[in-house]
Amino acid sequence: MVKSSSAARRRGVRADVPVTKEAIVEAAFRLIDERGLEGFSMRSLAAELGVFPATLYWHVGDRGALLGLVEYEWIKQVRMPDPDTDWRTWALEVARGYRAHAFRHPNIARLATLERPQNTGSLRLPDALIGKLVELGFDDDLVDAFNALMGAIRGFVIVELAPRPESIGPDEIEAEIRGLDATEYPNIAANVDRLADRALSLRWSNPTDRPLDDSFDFLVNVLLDGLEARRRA
Amino acid sequence: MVKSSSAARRRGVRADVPVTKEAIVEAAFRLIDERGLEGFSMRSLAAELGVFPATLYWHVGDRGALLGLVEYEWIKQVRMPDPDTDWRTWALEVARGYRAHAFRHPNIARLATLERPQNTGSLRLPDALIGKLVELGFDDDLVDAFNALMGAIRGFVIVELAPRPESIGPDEIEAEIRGLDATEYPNIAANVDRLADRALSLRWSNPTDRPLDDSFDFLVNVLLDGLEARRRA
DNA sequence: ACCTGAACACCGTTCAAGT
DNA sequence: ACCTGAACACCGTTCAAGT
Repeated sequence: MVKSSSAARRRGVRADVPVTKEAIVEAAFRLIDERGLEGFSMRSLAAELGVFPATLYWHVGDRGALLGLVEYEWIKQVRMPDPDTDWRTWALEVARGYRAHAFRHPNIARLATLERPQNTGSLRLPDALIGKLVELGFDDDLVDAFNALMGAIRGFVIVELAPRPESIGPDEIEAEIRGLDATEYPNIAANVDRLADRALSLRWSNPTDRPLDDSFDFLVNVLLDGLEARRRA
Repeated sequence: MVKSSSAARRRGVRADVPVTKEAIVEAAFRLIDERGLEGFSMRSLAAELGVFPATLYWHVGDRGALLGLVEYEWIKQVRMPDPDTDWRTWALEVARGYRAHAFRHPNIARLATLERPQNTGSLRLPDALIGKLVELGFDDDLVDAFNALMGAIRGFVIVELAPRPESIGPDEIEAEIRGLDATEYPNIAANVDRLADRALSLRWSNPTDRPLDDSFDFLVNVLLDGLEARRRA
């Protein structure tokens, strides 16, 4: 609130650095990326840009619209593999590429999966995948094949990226998991060494610190096997 | 703010209906279920119970802790199938049961998948599933099989339940999807009748109004086939 | 066209004070 | 032990008014 701060301009005077829609989206992207969606607010973003909150509303609309734009920015950055490679490696690369990009910006990826995209510009990946599935011979069950693949891949990634609860420390979670009652949870207890901090629901580290690469590849390969088998039949 | 309201009690006077931890969790569950997480606040919950906000903090801790309890309540309600049925039908029933319960309380299910559970009491399903996978013969790749199944099922459901953006109406989305540029999205355009309002990313209805039952069954069956095949090999 | 400044109606959380 | 009442530090959003 100091008069000399860049946020204190006179009425109607324009910002030294022009506040464009693009600049706002970029700054919002960076803020959410660094601090998470909880650490993001319209007011903090405005302060960051040296501008009053109302200015944001003029440029991008309300909070929901802005989050939609951030989401869109993220989806556009997902890399598509060479379309001329064979189906199997293409599909595996798409899946891995999607997940890799989610790990680059976990907070934004979570946001983007949770609400449906508000714009149809993010349909490059779906379109390409549908094309490949049609080539493979799917027709009546095209929707199911597409949904299974898309839902499993996007879903796995978002479940994998679910953050730890803030209220409890990792050590406490570890202690709880390692000390689980063997009569109540016999199978977990019997395989604790294999599962600890690796199996979903039994992790205590940050998801980005302990990526489940092998499990993801396992899932995708099982799905691709299954889809091919169903076409041969 | 009327004096005669049940919310206006004198200092230190107890509520006519005692405010227990259980009552708070139950009321929170109902509020989120009906109005969604966005329509829920500590203050509105307190008002609903005829009590001051600070009372909630005394009984259940902060907002995060309360959401954890609501989550836990939901997970406990997931029905487990008869453990003595054969592996294949057991697994299918678990998956369907999980999803069915998510559809009963979509707002809570979304909440429960987004953050990791804060309590280890919700491990009945994981434990049972691990037991079945061990029976099937998984050992070194037990984690991967478990994660693939769990991640795909929970993930599919949460992606399926992603709500429409509030800012845009269903009609507008439908129009946009049906009018997609055929040169930019040739494969979607060519199969629009099969995909419209059924394929992920191409829906405009509410998720609960257009459940993707077939796609979910397709996914689960492909996964179960794949797991069994990997064990025979 | 673009931005300010203030206002409105909310939040979550804490804490001394009451019974 | 349980709850009030008020306070603190925030929110998102709107809108008349300025340049």
